[in-house]
Amino acid sequence: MHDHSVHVQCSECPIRHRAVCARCETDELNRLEQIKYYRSFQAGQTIIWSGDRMEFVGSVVSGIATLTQTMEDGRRQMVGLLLPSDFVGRPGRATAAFDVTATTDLVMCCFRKKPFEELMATTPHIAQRLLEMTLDELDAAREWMLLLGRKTAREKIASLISIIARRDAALHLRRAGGKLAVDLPLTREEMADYLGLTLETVSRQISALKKDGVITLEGNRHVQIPDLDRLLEEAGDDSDGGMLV
Amino acid sequence: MHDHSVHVQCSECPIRHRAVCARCETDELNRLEQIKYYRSFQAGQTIIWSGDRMEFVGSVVSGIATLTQTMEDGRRQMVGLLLPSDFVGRPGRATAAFDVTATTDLVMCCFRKKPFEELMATTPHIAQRLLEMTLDELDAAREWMLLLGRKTAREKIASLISIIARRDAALHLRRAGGKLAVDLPLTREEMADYLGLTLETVSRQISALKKDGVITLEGNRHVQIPDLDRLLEEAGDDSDGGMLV
DNA sequence: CGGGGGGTTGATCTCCTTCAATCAACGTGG
DNA sequence: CCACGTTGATTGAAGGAGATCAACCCCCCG
Repeated sequence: MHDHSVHVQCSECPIRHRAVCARCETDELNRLEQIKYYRSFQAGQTIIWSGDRMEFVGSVVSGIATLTQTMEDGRRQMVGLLLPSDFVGRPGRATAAFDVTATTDLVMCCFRKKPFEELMATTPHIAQRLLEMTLDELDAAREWMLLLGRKTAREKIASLISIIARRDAALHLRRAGGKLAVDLPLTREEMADYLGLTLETVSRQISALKKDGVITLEGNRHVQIPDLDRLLEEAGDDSDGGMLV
Repeated sequence: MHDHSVHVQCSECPIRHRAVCARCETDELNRLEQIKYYRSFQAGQTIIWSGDRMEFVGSVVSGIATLTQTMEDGRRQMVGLLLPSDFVGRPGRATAAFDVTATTDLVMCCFRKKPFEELMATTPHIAQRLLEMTLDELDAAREWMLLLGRKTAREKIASLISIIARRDAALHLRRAGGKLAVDLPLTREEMADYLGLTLETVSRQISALKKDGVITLEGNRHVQIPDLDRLLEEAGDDSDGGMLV
């Protein structure tokens, strides 16, 4: 099941300049290289169960994973969306606090937890980068709290689309003939879990945004955005597109 | 307005073992001592406005502050509750992302941002502790996302009370004659902003919990908890009280 | 005494959920 | 090649949890 055969050189790694290793010098990278290994996961496969002992930490190399929390009665809330270069796991904690699931086929660059922690203690560049990434995630989580607590269903959908647009614009500048477009990496149900809605409401609001010309659909997953400012307006965000544009 | 006259020795500081300086050795503490200064804020006073240049970072020494986000039309969401020992500000960012407001009279132990960042680069114990605290906050933010996205109004209130109980049990073990009790550090409106509700709903649900014997009130702010397990059940948390008890 | 901030309670409304039917795309086996 | 089941998505009808609008209370303070 695990695919340990492929072993890409760190210097060739597509997430080299964004992941937890981004700040590392060549010698630091060499030490990381020695303790790293790749693991592949199939779409739908659970990577880590909440409460389990964490054997490893690592970076998403390709594919998309989600971080979710579930109540006993089955109510679910997604609390993070992990794109390539995002870090999985928590140094210093023995057990996972959330479920981590691959929503697409996924490759992770893993480090066994113990050696990684030791390396972190002697390699400030790793700890520095991890701190920076964690602070970014904390800011993102807090923006999401505004969405969950105060936004309407329509605003939530518009926000989700614009955030996905922003995030994968940061990864690979992509436009379809001058027109901005994104592929939703989530099913309607997963979107609902992310947005604190039901899947029916998600479906209805997407239809409504389409009817109102804010977005156009091509299939269920591919969204075109004729007017980004309009979308951001619908999202209710005071801040303009920021790093996008 | 600022009260620079008091200058407590770090070694005497009440938050010495929980704040960002917790891991520091004596010599590291001395260097922090040199760049620190105290500032007092009155209840209701804004400490930092979202978007402002951050001149300083620091720790809450006493009192309570909130982190809030506001949309143009006035909808507000609290995204953090800062108790003594919590860290304010973000090294590496020039401007604040959220409003920080004192809800009670408050004292902060401040460090000018630049010197602190320099100190951080040479003092791994500070960066380590900050990383640890940030990871804790991220976990807390993600638990709050479950609350905001999926919990009912009643569950939200019960969760808030049990979280406050847990947090100030961690600070100072306090029980009123064997019976667990907490003082709510927030007005009904502030609770509403924290929970993603209206103040009317907060008031109604508190009354309901009181009527059902889950809590008893003494005045508006003082809550007694006759049966903690019952409260946690109402909160819908699968995890038991954890560090409390 | 008047006024204001904080809190409670009531009546009504509405946005979203819930329950349910329908549909399209896809794969599988007869 | 077509019936069948499955999975993801859309749409409709009904109901409910919480929002909104509004009245009123309590207590402190000038």
